[in-house]
Amino acid sequence: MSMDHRTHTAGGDEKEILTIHDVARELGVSASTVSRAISGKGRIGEETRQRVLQFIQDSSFHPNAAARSLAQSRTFNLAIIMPEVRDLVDMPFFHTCMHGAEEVAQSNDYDLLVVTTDGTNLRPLERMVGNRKVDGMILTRTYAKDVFVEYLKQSGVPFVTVGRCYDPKVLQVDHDNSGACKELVMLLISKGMEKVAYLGGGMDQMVNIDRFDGYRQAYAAYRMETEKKWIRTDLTTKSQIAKAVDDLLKVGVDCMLCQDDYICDAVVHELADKGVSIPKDMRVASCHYSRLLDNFPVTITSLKFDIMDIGRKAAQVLIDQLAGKNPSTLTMLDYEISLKESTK
Amino acid sequence: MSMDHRTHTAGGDEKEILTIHDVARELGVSASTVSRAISGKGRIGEETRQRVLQFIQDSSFHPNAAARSLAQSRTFNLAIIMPEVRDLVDMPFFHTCMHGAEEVAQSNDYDLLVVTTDGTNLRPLERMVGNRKVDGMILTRTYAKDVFVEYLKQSGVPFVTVGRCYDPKVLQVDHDNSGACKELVMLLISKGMEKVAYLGGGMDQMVNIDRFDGYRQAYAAYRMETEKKWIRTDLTTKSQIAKAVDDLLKVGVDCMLCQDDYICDAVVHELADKGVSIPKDMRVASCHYSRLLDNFPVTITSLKFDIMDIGRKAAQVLIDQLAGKNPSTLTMLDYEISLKESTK
DNA sequence: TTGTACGCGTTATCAT
DNA sequence: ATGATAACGCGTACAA
Repeated sequence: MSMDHRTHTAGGDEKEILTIHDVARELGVSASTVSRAISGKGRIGEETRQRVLQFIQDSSFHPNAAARSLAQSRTFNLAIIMPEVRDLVDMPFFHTCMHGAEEVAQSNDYDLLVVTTDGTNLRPLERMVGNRKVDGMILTRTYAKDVFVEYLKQSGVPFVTVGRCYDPKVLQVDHDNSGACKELVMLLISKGMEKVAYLGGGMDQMVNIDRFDGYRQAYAAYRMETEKKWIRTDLTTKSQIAKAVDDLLKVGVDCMLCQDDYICDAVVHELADKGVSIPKDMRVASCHYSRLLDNFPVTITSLKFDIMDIGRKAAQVLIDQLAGKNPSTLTMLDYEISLKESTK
Repeated sequence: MSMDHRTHTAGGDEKEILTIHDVARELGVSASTVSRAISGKGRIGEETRQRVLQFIQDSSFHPNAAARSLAQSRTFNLAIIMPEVRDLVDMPFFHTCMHGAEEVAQSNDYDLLVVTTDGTNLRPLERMVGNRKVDGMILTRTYAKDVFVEYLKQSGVPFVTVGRCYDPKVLQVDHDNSGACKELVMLLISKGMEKVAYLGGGMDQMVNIDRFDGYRQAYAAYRMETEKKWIRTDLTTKSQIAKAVDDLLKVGVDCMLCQDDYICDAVVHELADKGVSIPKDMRVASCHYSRLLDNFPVTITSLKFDIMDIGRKAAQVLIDQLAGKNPSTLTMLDYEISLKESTK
């Protein structure tokens, strides 16, 4: 063997770094043969193919990702775009989603890059796209008016959104938030809770728009009317939620439907503070289950979505797209209604 | 302009992709001049330098990461190795850490790859290292006997551990877990809680070893003895913890010190189930704060660590290392003792 | 100060 | 079926 092999930086007994040329020379074949054996592309004799593969197995050869990337104009990297961590509360969703995506990425020989952004700053994305560091992107949250979607569309990078998106051409993976909420509310109504209050916030996000839509659809299905005073879609802070709960108690409703686990958490705490017993004095349900809801003395009725799975599906759809298959543009995932004490 | 520019895959009005040659031709200079202007390396006239930079600003030119990577043998990628998500409970630590790392990475023009592994499988790492997809790695959890550390050492890839490590040559960033626990326990003892029970598990992890060590040191500092029956370091499941709590109630201790928020959560619930009032009938403290602890009727005394910061520091140390600066091999971060009702 | 020419390690195209 | 050779786009000695 030649002695001019580069070794890795730090001290240690690391193995030398081989190239396909090294392998080729060692085997008395040409570099292109080695390349073919590895990629499986192009004609190659079964015998030599096995010989090369065997040698590679035993040796410390790994193809150089950068070189491969340069030659093929592919990076084998995907990026996942995460919202900035305002509060730890809604981290679970995005992180679970991320792990799902990573799992599928790995098993398809892709690596996953994380990018965090607030809702407005495009810089990090522009850099990635510009430098061509990734083959495709996963957007984990969508807005009614979404600058990221707009940017990604015009940039030409393949991408998929977790969450619905108005443009039917965009690859989308989502739970049936609207359908799930509709079914939940219809169930509540059918159990005698005719006045279901809706506590929400952030109606700029698609997921919230869908959930609220489901709520209204449920009433429409029963040919019943919702009342304005039951509906609060402007809640962001804990104190706002607390105040809304107080207001609704005076208004007199049968059940408080919370847009997500965060709101539900605040609602349950406020009710406890007021000495209002669940479900005796007030019913409660959440449009999104998380572990937060397990910490109450009373179990909470909620919608359950398989979050890991949505991450997996998103990555899979994207990878299919990159592979030239034409995945269906909208992948709708199932939900589960978990009926508990809080709506007894 | 020539017409043979490649454009991105999908349909859209994306800008054409330029190379330094395009830029060079456009400006009537050579490619190397452009390269120099960008990198800042090598002599170049201030005037032409500005001219090139200006043009690049206005144009849609971005250097091709793969080509740069191939030429320089650098990827400008870091990887962060996350434990597999067994349960959502200890996700917050690693994810917050990840965001901290990502923040620093971004601001240094690095991108961050995520890799999830169970404690044993080296494959994903081997692929990354082999393919040279990253310049360095962040290991977010350390074990007393750590196969990952061993592998990374012998592989020669620069890396930093979040959590302590026995090898003094390894770059490490950690909170002073031992010191923090020691101070906390000394405080508890000084407040009259002479019999502090220790509830822990997973003594294979460094962080837990350190915490337990702090506990013992506190007693040593007071020249007092701990009793075997106060100490439970074999707890993993909820039911084991519940049983340990029951046992300890019979033994009669003054305070239950929980190794982490997960254990603390289980302990508080078990005490509530048993009708044991905190702090009247039993005191409780946790060696690690998380939002979990906010969900109890009683506020919990705990140690607080700035987790985002440990992620930032880890990335910074690694980047410094890659830049050839010699960062101190052990970076110790501060802690905070949060005294609450549970140890009144 | 600037340009030329070659190398980085792989894939793809053409011969053989 | 296999081998030589030219890209891929950037960095960098070396020459001018």
